[in-house]
Amino acid sequence: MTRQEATQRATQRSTQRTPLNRERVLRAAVALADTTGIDALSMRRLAQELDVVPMALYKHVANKEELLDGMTDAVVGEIDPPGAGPDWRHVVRARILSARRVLLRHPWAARVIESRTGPTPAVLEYLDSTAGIFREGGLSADLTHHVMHAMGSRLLGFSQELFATPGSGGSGESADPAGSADSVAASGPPDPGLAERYPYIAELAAASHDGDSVVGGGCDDQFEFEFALDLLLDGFERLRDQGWTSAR
Amino acid sequence: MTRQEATQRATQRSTQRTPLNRERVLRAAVALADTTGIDALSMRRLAQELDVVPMALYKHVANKEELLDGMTDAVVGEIDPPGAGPDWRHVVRARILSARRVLLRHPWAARVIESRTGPTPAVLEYLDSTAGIFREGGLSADLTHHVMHAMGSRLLGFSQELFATPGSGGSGESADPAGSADSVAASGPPDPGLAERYPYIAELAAASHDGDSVVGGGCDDQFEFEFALDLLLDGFERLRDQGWTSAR
DNA sequence: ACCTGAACACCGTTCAAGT
DNA sequence: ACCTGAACACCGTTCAAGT
Repeated sequence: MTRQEATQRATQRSTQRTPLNRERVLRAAVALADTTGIDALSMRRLAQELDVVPMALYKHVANKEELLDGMTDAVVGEIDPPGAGPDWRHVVRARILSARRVLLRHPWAARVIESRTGPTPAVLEYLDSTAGIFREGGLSADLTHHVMHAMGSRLLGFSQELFATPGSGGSGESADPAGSADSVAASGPPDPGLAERYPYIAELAAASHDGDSVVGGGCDDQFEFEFALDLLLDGFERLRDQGWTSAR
Repeated sequence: MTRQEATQRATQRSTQRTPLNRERVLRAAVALADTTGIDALSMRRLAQELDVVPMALYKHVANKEELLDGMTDAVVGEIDPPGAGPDWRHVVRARILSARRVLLRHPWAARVIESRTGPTPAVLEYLDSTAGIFREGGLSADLTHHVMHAMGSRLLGFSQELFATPGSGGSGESADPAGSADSVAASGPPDPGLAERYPYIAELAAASHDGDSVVGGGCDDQFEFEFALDLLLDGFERLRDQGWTSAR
Protein backbone atom coordinates (compact mmCIF):
# COMPACT_ATOMS: atom_id res chain seq x y z
CA MET A 1 0.00 0.00 0.00
CA THR A 2 1.40 3.37 -0.97
CA ARG A 3 1.44 6.30 1.36
CA GLN A 4 -1.31 7.91 -0.71
CA GLU A 5 -3.49 4.81 -0.53
CA ALA A 6 -3.09 4.69 3.21
CA THR A 7 -4.12 8.30 3.52
CA GLN A 8 -7.12 7.70 1.31
CA ARG A 9 -8.24 4.74 3.31
CA ALA A 10 -7.89 6.62 6.56
CA THR A 11 -9.85 9.54 5.15
CA GLN A 12 -12.50 7.24 3.79
CA ARG A 13 -12.91 5.51 7.11
CA SER A 14 -13.16 8.75 9.05
CA THR A 15 -15.80 10.09 6.68
CA GLN A 16 -17.85 6.94 6.29
CA ARG A 17 -18.45 6.58 10.00
CA THR A 18 -19.44 9.47 12.21
CA PRO A 19 -16.99 9.84 15.08
CA LEU A 20 -17.88 7.80 18.12
CA ASN A 21 -19.95 9.49 20.81
CA ARG A 22 -22.09 8.39 23.73
CA GLU A 23 -25.30 8.65 21.75
CA ARG A 24 -23.99 6.41 18.99
CA VAL A 25 -22.61 3.88 21.48
CA LEU A 26 -25.97 3.64 23.26
CA ARG A 27 -27.98 3.34 20.08
CA ALA A 28 -25.70 0.59 18.79
CA ALA A 29 -25.98 -1.22 22.12
CA VAL A 30 -29.78 -1.10 22.04
CA ALA A 31 -29.83 -2.30 18.43
CA LEU A 32 -27.40 -5.12 19.22
CA ALA A 33 -29.45 -6.24 22.23
CA ASP A 34 -32.62 -6.11 20.14
CA THR A 35 -31.21 -8.35 17.44
CA THR A 36 -28.90 -10.73 19.30
CA GLY A 37 -30.28 -10.71 22.84
CA ILE A 38 -28.80 -9.25 25.98
CA ASP A 39 -26.55 -12.23 26.67
CA ALA A 40 -24.67 -11.61 23.44
CA LEU A 41 -24.09 -7.96 24.33
CA SER A 42 -20.50 -7.67 25.45
CA MET A 43 -18.21 -4.68 25.39
CA ARG A 44 -16.00 -6.52 22.93
CA ARG A 45 -18.86 -7.47 20.63
CA LEU A 46 -20.28 -3.94 20.75
CA ALA A 47 -16.90 -2.46 19.89
CA GLN A 48 -16.61 -4.85 16.97
CA GLU A 49 -20.05 -3.77 15.77
CA LEU A 50 -18.94 -0.13 15.86
CA ASP A 51 -15.66 -1.02 14.18
CA VAL A 52 -13.53 0.28 17.01
CA VAL A 53 -11.14 -1.25 19.49
CA PRO A 54 -12.87 -2.33 22.75
CA MET A 55 -11.07 0.23 24.87
CA ALA A 56 -12.43 3.05 22.73
CA LEU A 57 -15.85 2.50 24.33
CA TYR A 58 -14.50 3.39 27.74
CA LYS A 59 -14.11 7.00 26.71
CA HIS A 60 -17.89 7.28 26.41
CA VAL A 61 -19.10 4.99 29.19
CA ALA A 62 -17.20 4.38 32.39
CA ASN A 63 -17.96 0.65 32.38
CA LYS A 64 -20.58 -1.86 31.37
CA GLU A 65 -22.94 -0.90 34.19
CA GLU A 66 -23.01 2.67 32.92
CA LEU A 67 -23.68 1.33 29.44
CA LEU A 68 -26.70 -0.56 30.77
CA ASP A 69 -27.87 2.56 32.62
CA GLY A 70 -27.71 4.48 29.38
CA MET A 71 -29.61 1.77 27.53
CA THR A 72 -32.29 1.89 30.23
CA ASP A 73 -32.69 5.63 29.80
CA ALA A 74 -32.86 5.28 26.03
CA VAL A 75 -35.66 2.71 26.28
CA VAL A 76 -37.65 4.48 28.99
CA GLY A 77 -37.40 7.63 26.90
CA GLU A 78 -39.42 5.86 24.22
CA ILE A 79 -42.51 5.71 26.44
CA ASP A 80 -45.23 8.17 25.38
CA PRO A 81 -45.58 11.22 27.62
CA PRO A 82 -48.80 11.25 29.65
CA GLY A 83 -51.79 12.36 27.61
CA ALA A 84 -54.37 14.91 28.66
CA GLY A 85 -57.87 14.00 29.76
CA PRO A 86 -60.32 14.28 32.60
CA ASP A 87 -60.21 10.55 33.46
CA TRP A 88 -57.05 9.75 35.45
CA ARG A 89 -57.67 6.02 35.05
CA HIS A 90 -57.65 6.32 31.29
CA VAL A 91 -54.51 8.47 31.31
CA VAL A 92 -52.52 6.19 33.58
CA ARG A 93 -53.77 3.10 31.76
CA ALA A 94 -52.75 4.47 28.37
CA ARG A 95 -49.33 5.39 29.64
CA ILE A 96 -48.65 1.99 31.17
CA LEU A 97 -49.82 0.24 28.03
CA SER A 98 -47.40 2.45 26.11
CA ALA A 99 -44.61 1.33 28.44
CA ARG A 100 -45.64 -2.24 27.79
CA ARG A 101 -45.42 -1.77 24.03
CA VAL A 102 -41.92 -0.37 24.48
CA LEU A 103 -40.88 -3.38 26.54
CA LEU A 104 -42.28 -5.70 23.91
CA ARG A 105 -40.09 -3.96 21.35
CA HIS A 106 -37.05 -4.47 23.58
CA PRO A 107 -37.46 -7.89 25.21
CA TRP A 108 -34.17 -7.55 27.09
CA ALA A 109 -35.13 -4.25 28.74
CA ALA A 110 -37.17 -5.65 31.65
CA ARG A 111 -34.27 -7.66 32.98
CA VAL A 112 -31.78 -4.85 32.45
CA ILE A 113 -34.00 -2.32 34.22
CA GLU A 114 -34.52 -4.73 37.12
CA SER A 115 -30.79 -5.19 37.43
CA ARG A 116 -30.13 -1.45 37.88
CA THR A 117 -29.19 -0.70 41.48
CA GLY A 118 -30.81 2.71 41.40
CA PRO A 119 -33.23 4.63 39.22
CA THR A 120 -31.80 6.42 36.21
CA PRO A 121 -32.88 9.99 35.39
CA ALA A 122 -35.38 8.93 32.72
CA VAL A 123 -36.93 6.42 35.13
CA LEU A 124 -37.23 9.06 37.85
CA GLU A 125 -38.91 11.40 35.42
CA TYR A 126 -41.28 8.66 34.32
CA LEU A 127 -42.16 7.77 37.91
CA ASP A 128 -42.62 11.40 38.86
CA SER A 129 -45.02 12.20 36.05
CA THR A 130 -46.93 8.96 36.66
CA ALA A 131 -47.29 9.76 40.35
CA GLY A 132 -48.60 13.11 39.21
CA ILE A 133 -51.42 11.44 37.29
CA PHE A 134 -52.58 9.66 40.44
CA ARG A 135 -52.31 12.80 42.54
CA GLU A 136 -54.28 14.85 40.07
CA GLY A 137 -56.83 12.06 39.99
CA GLY A 138 -57.58 12.86 43.59
CA LEU A 139 -55.56 10.16 45.34
CA SER A 140 -53.86 11.39 48.51
CA ALA A 141 -50.07 11.45 48.69
CA ASP A 142 -50.29 8.64 51.23
CA LEU A 143 -52.43 6.45 48.99
CA THR A 144 -50.37 7.31 45.91
CA HIS A 145 -47.25 6.18 47.72
CA HIS A 146 -48.68 2.72 48.39
CA VAL A 147 -50.26 2.60 44.94
CA MET A 148 -46.85 3.12 43.35
CA HIS A 149 -45.46 0.29 45.46
CA ALA A 150 -48.39 -1.96 44.61
CA MET A 151 -47.90 -1.36 40.92
CA GLY A 152 -44.23 -2.11 41.29
CA SER A 153 -42.46 -2.88 38.05
CA ARG A 154 -45.84 -3.15 36.34
CA LEU A 155 -45.63 0.63 36.21
CA LEU A 156 -43.08 0.20 33.46
CA GLY A 157 -45.16 -2.35 31.59
CA PHE A 158 -43.52 -5.47 32.99
CA SER A 159 -45.64 -8.55 32.60
CA GLN A 160 -44.26 -9.91 35.86
CA GLU A 161 -45.39 -13.39 35.01
CA LEU A 162 -43.36 -16.26 36.27
CA PHE A 163 -41.88 -17.74 33.12
CA ALA A 164 -41.22 -16.52 29.63
CA THR A 165 -43.89 -17.51 27.18
CA PRO A 166 -42.55 -19.85 24.51
CA GLY A 167 -42.97 -17.17 21.87
CA SER A 168 -41.03 -14.43 23.66
CA GLY A 169 -37.61 -13.57 22.36
CA GLY A 170 -34.53 -14.80 24.18
CA SER A 171 -34.21 -12.96 27.44
CA GLY A 172 -37.76 -13.50 28.62
CA GLU A 173 -39.67 -10.35 29.31
CA SER A 174 -43.10 -11.81 29.73
CA ALA A 175 -43.87 -15.01 31.51
CA ASP A 176 -46.59 -17.25 32.47
CA PRO A 177 -47.57 -19.27 35.53
CA ALA A 178 -50.84 -20.46 34.11
CA GLY A 179 -49.04 -20.69 30.79
CA SER A 180 -46.67 -23.23 32.26
CA ALA A 181 -49.92 -25.01 32.84
CA ASP A 182 -50.57 -24.76 29.15
CA SER A 183 -47.17 -26.14 28.29
CA VAL A 184 -47.83 -29.09 30.51
CA ALA A 185 -51.14 -29.83 28.87
CA ALA A 186 -50.41 -28.72 25.33
CA SER A 187 -46.82 -29.72 24.60
CA GLY A 188 -46.74 -32.62 22.18
CA PRO A 189 -48.49 -35.81 23.17
CA PRO A 190 -49.73 -34.85 26.63
CA ASP A 191 -48.11 -37.11 29.19
CA PRO A 192 -51.12 -38.48 31.08
CA GLY A 193 -48.98 -38.56 34.22
CA LEU A 194 -48.63 -34.79 34.27
CA ALA A 195 -52.35 -34.05 34.27
CA GLU A 196 -52.70 -36.50 37.15
CA ARG A 197 -49.81 -35.05 39.08
CA TYR A 198 -50.91 -31.46 38.50
CA PRO A 199 -54.69 -31.72 38.19
CA TYR A 200 -55.44 -28.08 38.92
CA ILE A 201 -52.88 -26.81 36.45
CA ALA A 202 -54.30 -29.11 33.81
CA GLU A 203 -57.73 -27.71 34.53
CA LEU A 204 -56.48 -24.12 34.15
CA ALA A 205 -54.82 -24.99 30.89
CA ALA A 206 -58.09 -26.42 29.63
CA ALA A 207 -59.91 -23.26 30.74
CA SER A 208 -57.43 -21.13 28.81
CA HIS A 209 -58.16 -22.52 25.37
CA ASP A 210 -61.56 -24.09 25.22
CA GLY A 211 -62.48 -21.12 23.03
CA ASP A 212 -61.52 -20.79 19.40
CA SER A 213 -57.76 -21.16 19.54
CA VAL A 214 -56.24 -24.41 20.68
CA VAL A 215 -52.74 -23.85 19.29
CA GLY A 216 -49.68 -22.67 21.13
CA GLY A 217 -49.57 -21.62 24.74
CA GLY A 218 -53.18 -20.54 24.52
CA CYS A 219 -52.74 -17.50 26.77
CA ASP A 220 -53.45 -13.99 25.59
CA ASP A 221 -50.68 -12.01 27.28
CA GLN A 222 -52.28 -8.69 26.51
CA PHE A 223 -55.57 -9.80 28.07
CA GLU A 224 -53.83 -11.04 31.20
CA PHE A 225 -51.83 -7.84 31.54
CA GLU A 226 -54.92 -5.66 31.25
CA PHE A 227 -56.91 -7.92 33.58
CA ALA A 228 -54.42 -7.37 36.38
CA LEU A 229 -53.92 -3.71 35.56
CA ASP A 230 -57.65 -2.97 35.65
CA LEU A 231 -58.09 -4.99 38.82
CA LEU A 232 -55.47 -2.83 40.50
CA LEU A 233 -56.85 0.44 39.12
CA ASP A 234 -60.32 -0.59 40.32
CA GLY A 235 -58.93 -1.20 43.76
CA PHE A 236 -57.10 2.13 43.84
CA GLU A 237 -60.24 4.01 42.83
CA ARG A 238 -62.29 2.25 45.48
CA LEU A 239 -59.75 3.13 48.17
CA ARG A 240 -59.71 6.74 47.04
CA ASP A 241 -63.49 6.93 47.21
CA GLN A 242 -63.43 5.42 50.69
CA GLY A 243 -60.97 8.07 51.83
CA TRP A 244 -58.47 5.33 52.67
CA THR A 245 -55.44 6.19 54.77
CA SER A 246 -52.73 3.97 56.16
CA ALA A 247 -53.30 3.70 59.90
CA ARG A 248 -50.39 5.31 61.64
CA MET B 1 5.62 -37.51 52.78
CA THR B 2 5.83 -41.24 53.40
CA ARG B 3 3.59 -43.73 51.72
CA GLN B 4 1.76 -44.21 55.03
CA GLU B 5 1.19 -40.50 55.47
CA ALA B 6 -0.22 -40.22 51.97
CA THR B 7 -2.61 -43.09 52.66
CA GLN B 8 -3.66 -41.51 55.94
CA ARG B 9 -4.32 -38.19 54.31
CA ALA B 10 -6.35 -39.80 51.52
CA THR B 11 -8.34 -41.80 54.07
CA GLN B 12 -8.86 -38.76 56.23
CA ARG B 13 -10.09 -36.75 53.30
CA SER B 14 -12.47 -39.44 52.12
CA THR B 15 -13.95 -39.84 55.58
CA GLN B 16 -14.11 -36.20 56.55
CA ARG B 17 -16.19 -35.33 53.49
CA THR B 18 -19.13 -37.42 52.39
CA PRO B 19 -18.77 -38.41 48.76
CA LEU B 20 -20.11 -35.87 46.33
CA ASN B 21 -23.69 -36.25 45.23
CA ARG B 22 -26.35 -34.04 43.65
CA GLU B 23 -27.91 -33.18 47.01
CA ARG B 24 -24.61 -32.01 48.46
CA VAL B 25 -23.76 -30.01 45.36
CA LEU B 26 -27.10 -28.20 45.48
CA ARG B 27 -26.94 -27.49 49.18
CA ALA B 28 -23.43 -26.09 48.83
CA ALA B 29 -24.55 -23.93 45.90
CA VAL B 30 -27.47 -22.51 47.90
CA ALA B 31 -25.22 -21.81 50.87
CA LEU B 32 -22.60 -20.17 48.67
CA ALA B 33 -25.20 -17.97 46.98
CA ASP B 34 -26.62 -17.03 50.37
CA THR B 35 -23.28 -15.89 51.72
CA THR B 36 -21.48 -14.47 48.71
CA GLY B 37 -24.30 -13.52 46.35
CA ILE B 38 -25.34 -15.06 43.07
CA ASP B 39 -22.75 -13.21 41.03
CA ALA B 40 -19.96 -14.91 42.92
CA LEU B 41 -21.44 -18.35 42.30
CA SER B 42 -19.38 -19.94 39.57
CA MET B 43 -18.83 -23.59 38.83
CA ARG B 44 -15.17 -23.13 39.63
CA ARG B 45 -15.83 -21.36 42.92
CA LEU B 46 -18.41 -23.95 43.93
CA ALA B 47 -16.00 -26.78 43.16
CA GLN B 48 -13.36 -25.08 45.24
CA GLU B 49 -15.84 -24.79 48.11
CA LEU B 50 -16.53 -28.52 47.89
CA ASP B 51 -12.81 -29.24 47.62
CA VAL B 52 -13.11 -30.97 44.27
CA VAL B 53 -11.89 -30.28 40.78
CA PRO B 54 -14.38 -28.21 38.72
CA MET B 55 -15.10 -31.02 36.29
CA ALA B 56 -16.26 -33.25 39.12
CA LEU B 57 -19.45 -31.18 39.38
CA TYR B 58 -20.46 -32.14 35.87
CA LYS B 59 -21.15 -35.69 36.97
CA HIS B 60 -24.00 -34.43 39.16
CA VAL B 61 -25.36 -31.54 37.10
CA ALA B 62 -25.26 -31.38 33.32
CA ASN B 63 -24.32 -27.70 33.30
CA LYS B 64 -24.79 -24.47 35.19
CA GLU B 65 -28.39 -24.05 34.05
CA GLU B 66 -29.27 -27.39 35.60
CA LEU B 67 -27.50 -26.33 38.76
CA LEU B 68 -29.70 -23.22 38.91
CA ASP B 69 -32.79 -25.37 38.26
CA GLY B 70 -31.82 -27.54 41.19
CA MET B 71 -31.25 -24.53 43.42
CA THR B 72 -34.69 -23.23 42.46
CA ASP B 73 -36.31 -26.50 43.46
CA ALA B 74 -34.41 -26.54 46.72
CA VAL B 75 -35.62 -23.05 47.63
CA VAL B 76 -39.21 -23.53 46.49
CA GLY B 77 -39.25 -26.73 48.52
CA GLU B 78 -38.75 -24.62 51.65
CA ILE B 79 -42.16 -22.97 51.25
CA ASP B 80 -44.70 -24.20 53.79
CA PRO B 81 -47.34 -26.58 52.41
CA PRO B 82 -50.82 -25.05 52.30
CA GLY B 83 -52.55 -25.06 55.65
CA ALA B 84 -56.07 -26.19 56.31
CA GLY B 85 -58.94 -23.83 57.03
CA PRO B 86 -62.33 -22.73 55.80
CA ASP B 87 -61.17 -19.31 54.60
CA TRP B 88 -59.39 -19.65 51.24
CA ARG B 89 -58.15 -16.07 51.46
CA HIS B 90 -56.39 -16.78 54.70
CA VAL B 91 -54.88 -20.00 53.38
CA VAL B 92 -53.53 -18.49 50.17
CA ARG B 93 -52.34 -15.39 52.01
CA ALA B 94 -50.43 -17.44 54.57
CA ARG B 95 -48.81 -19.51 51.87
CA ILE B 96 -47.67 -16.55 49.83
CA LEU B 97 -46.28 -14.85 52.92
CA SER B 98 -44.38 -18.07 53.61
CA ALA B 99 -42.96 -17.92 50.10
CA ARG B 100 -41.96 -14.33 50.75
CA ARG B 101 -40.12 -15.30 53.91
CA VAL B 102 -38.23 -17.93 51.95
CA LEU B 103 -37.23 -15.39 49.31
CA LEU B 104 -36.05 -13.02 52.01
CA ARG B 105 -33.81 -15.80 53.32
CA HIS B 106 -32.39 -16.31 49.82
CA PRO B 107 -32.13 -12.86 48.24
CA TRP B 108 -30.68 -14.29 45.02
CA ALA B 109 -33.59 -16.68 44.45
CA ALA B 110 -36.02 -14.25 42.81
CA ARG B 111 -33.66 -13.46 39.99
CA VAL B 112 -32.64 -17.08 39.53
CA ILE B 113 -36.26 -18.25 39.40
CA GLU B 114 -37.12 -15.52 36.91
CA SER B 115 -34.24 -16.59 34.72
CA ARG B 116 -35.48 -20.21 34.42
CA THR B 117 -36.88 -20.84 30.95
CA GLY B 118 -39.46 -23.29 32.23
CA PRO B 119 -41.00 -24.29 35.52
CA THR B 120 -39.15 -26.84 37.59
CA PRO B 121 -41.02 -29.73 39.25
CA ALA B 122 -41.15 -28.05 42.65
CA VAL B 123 -42.53 -24.87 41.10
CA LEU B 124 -45.17 -26.82 39.21
CA GLU B 125 -46.20 -28.53 42.41
CA TYR B 126 -46.35 -25.22 44.22
CA LEU B 127 -48.46 -23.64 41.48
CA ASP B 128 -50.76 -26.64 41.31
CA SER B 129 -51.51 -26.69 45.00
CA THR B 130 -51.95 -22.92 45.07
CA ALA B 131 -54.39 -23.07 42.16
CA GLY B 132 -56.19 -25.71 44.19
CA ILE B 133 -56.71 -23.27 47.04
CA PHE B 134 -58.44 -20.81 44.71
CA ARG B 135 -60.57 -23.54 43.13
CA GLU B 136 -61.67 -24.88 46.48
CA GLY B 137 -62.45 -21.30 47.50
CA GLY B 138 -65.13 -21.29 44.87
CA LEU B 139 -63.37 -19.49 42.04
CA SER B 140 -64.14 -20.91 38.61
CA ALA B 141 -61.36 -22.51 36.58
CA ASP B 142 -61.65 -19.58 34.18
CA LEU B 143 -61.28 -16.98 36.93
CA THR B 144 -58.53 -18.95 38.64
CA HIS B 145 -56.58 -19.00 35.40
CA HIS B 146 -56.59 -15.20 35.15
CA VAL B 147 -56.02 -14.85 38.87
CA MET B 148 -52.83 -16.89 38.61
CA HIS B 149 -51.67 -14.65 35.78
CA ALA B 150 -52.57 -11.50 37.71
CA MET B 151 -50.58 -12.69 40.71
CA GLY B 152 -47.65 -13.46 38.46
CA SER B 153 -44.40 -13.85 40.28
CA ARG B 154 -46.01 -12.42 43.40
CA LEU B 155 -47.33 -15.97 43.85
CA LEU B 156 -43.82 -16.92 44.88
CA GLY B 157 -43.43 -13.99 47.24
CA PHE B 158 -41.60 -11.67 44.85
CA SER B 159 -41.78 -8.06 45.91
CA GLN B 160 -41.76 -6.99 42.28
CA GLU B 161 -40.79 -3.49 43.14
CA LEU B 162 -38.68 -1.56 40.70
CA PHE B 163 -35.41 -1.18 42.52
CA ALA B 164 -33.66 -2.92 45.32
CA THR B 165 -34.14 -1.22 48.64
CA PRO B 166 -30.85 0.10 49.99
CA GLY B 167 -30.95 -2.46 52.78
CA SER B 168 -31.46 -5.52 50.60
CA GLY B 169 -28.56 -7.87 50.11
CA GLY B 170 -26.55 -7.83 46.93
CA SER B 171 -28.63 -9.25 44.10
CA GLY B 172 -31.70 -7.14 44.77
CA GLU B 173 -34.78 -9.18 45.52
CA SER B 174 -37.05 -6.43 46.68
CA ALA B 175 -37.21 -2.99 45.20
CA ASP B 176 -38.84 0.27 45.45
CA PRO B 177 -40.31 2.84 43.06
CA ALA B 178 -41.62 5.08 45.78
CA GLY B 179 -38.49 4.18 47.72
CA SER B 180 -36.39 5.67 44.98
CA ALA B 181 -38.46 8.66 45.88
CA ASP B 182 -37.24 8.29 49.40
CA SER B 183 -33.63 8.07 48.29
CA VAL B 184 -34.05 11.27 46.35
CA ALA B 185 -35.48 13.13 49.30
CA ALA B 186 -33.64 11.43 52.13
CA SER B 187 -30.10 10.77 50.90
CA GLY B 188 -27.65 13.06 52.61
CA PRO B 189 -28.18 16.80 52.30
CA PRO B 190 -31.22 16.82 50.01
CA ASP B 191 -30.31 18.47 46.74
CA PRO B 192 -32.99 21.18 46.42
CA GLY B 193 -32.87 20.70 42.64
CA LEU B 194 -34.14 17.16 42.86
CA ALA B 195 -37.29 17.99 44.81
CA GLU B 196 -38.01 20.65 42.23
CA ARG B 197 -37.36 18.40 39.30
CA TYR B 198 -39.38 15.53 40.77
CA PRO B 199 -42.01 17.26 42.91
CA TYR B 200 -44.43 14.35 43.08
CA ILE B 201 -41.76 11.88 44.07
CA ALA B 202 -40.58 14.26 46.77
CA GLU B 203 -44.14 14.46 48.04
CA LEU B 204 -44.47 10.66 48.15
CA ALA B 205 -41.22 10.40 50.02
CA ALA B 206 -42.51 12.87 52.56
CA ALA B 207 -45.76 10.90 52.87
CA SER B 208 -43.77 7.73 53.57
CA HIS B 209 -42.06 8.95 56.71
CA ASP B 210 -43.95 11.76 58.29
CA GLY B 211 -44.79 9.27 61.04
CA ASP B 212 -42.35 8.17 63.68
CA SER B 213 -39.41 7.01 61.63
CA VAL B 214 -37.50 9.45 59.46
CA VAL B 215 -34.36 7.37 59.00
CA GLY B 216 -33.43 5.22 56.04
CA GLY B 217 -35.60 4.52 53.04
CA GLY B 218 -38.64 4.97 55.20
CA CYS B 219 -40.64 2.27 53.42
CA ASP B 220 -42.04 -0.77 55.19
CA ASP B 221 -41.56 -3.48 52.59
CA GLN B 222 -43.76 -5.91 54.43
CA PHE B 223 -46.59 -3.39 54.60
CA GLU B 224 -46.32 -2.61 50.89
CA PHE B 225 -46.28 -6.29 49.99
CA GLU B 226 -49.38 -7.03 52.02
CA PHE B 227 -51.12 -3.90 50.76
CA ALA B 228 -50.85 -5.09 47.16
CA LEU B 229 -51.57 -8.71 48.05
CA ASP B 230 -54.76 -7.84 49.90
CA LEU B 231 -55.87 -5.48 47.18
CA LEU B 232 -55.56 -8.31 44.68
CA LEU B 233 -57.26 -10.88 46.92
CA ASP B 234 -60.11 -8.38 47.51
CA GLY B 235 -60.52 -7.99 43.79
CA PHE B 236 -60.52 -11.76 43.20
CA GLU B 237 -63.16 -12.29 45.84
CA ARG B 238 -65.35 -9.56 44.38
CA LEU B 239 -65.11 -11.06 40.89
CA ARG B 240 -65.98 -14.48 42.27
CA ASP B 241 -69.05 -13.09 44.04
CA GLN B 242 -70.12 -11.36 40.84
CA GLY B 243 -69.88 -14.63 38.95
CA TRP B 244 -67.26 -13.08 36.66
CA THR B 245 -66.35 -14.85 33.44
CA SER B 246 -64.06 -13.77 30.63
CA ALA B 247 -66.25 -12.85 27.67
CA ARG B 248 -65.51 -15.28 24.88
C1' DA C 1 -13.92 -47.22 32.09
C1' DC C 2 -13.21 -43.55 34.74
C1' DC C 3 -11.20 -39.18 36.09
C1' DT C 4 -9.03 -34.78 35.35
C1' DG C 5 -5.47 -31.34 33.77
C1' DA C 6 -4.90 -28.54 30.12
C1' DA C 7 -6.95 -26.05 26.68
C1' DC C 8 -10.49 -23.33 24.20
C1' DA C 9 -13.10 -19.44 23.45
C1' DC C 10 -14.78 -16.16 25.70
C1' DC C 11 -15.44 -11.97 29.42
C1' DG C 12 -14.65 -6.86 31.71
C1' DT C 13 -11.04 -4.06 32.78
C1' DT C 14 -6.11 -2.54 33.91
C1' DC C 15 -1.94 -0.85 32.55
C1' DA C 16 2.14 0.13 30.44
C1' DA C 17 4.22 0.88 26.19
C1' DG C 18 3.99 3.35 21.99
C1' DT C 19 2.92 7.42 19.25
C1' DA D 1 -1.27 13.93 26.21
C1' DC D 2 -3.59 10.62 23.96
C1' DC D 3 -4.54 6.03 22.24
C1' DT D 4 -4.38 1.06 22.27
C1' DG D 5 -2.31 -3.71 22.22
C1' DA D 6 -1.21 -6.90 25.38
C1' DA D 7 -2.07 -8.70 29.67
C1' DC D 8 -4.67 -10.01 33.86
C1' DA D 9 -7.89 -12.54 36.26
C1' DC D 10 -11.64 -14.56 35.52
C1' DC D 11 -15.72 -17.62 33.18
C1' DG D 12 -18.35 -22.32 31.37
C1' DT D 13 -17.27 -26.22 28.99
C1' DT D 14 -14.66 -29.49 25.74
C1' DC D 15 -11.52 -32.92 25.07
C1' DA D 16 -7.77 -35.73 25.02
C1' DA D 17 -4.37 -37.73 27.74
C1' DG D 18 -3.46 -40.33 31.75
C1' DT D 19 -4.58 -43.84 35.15
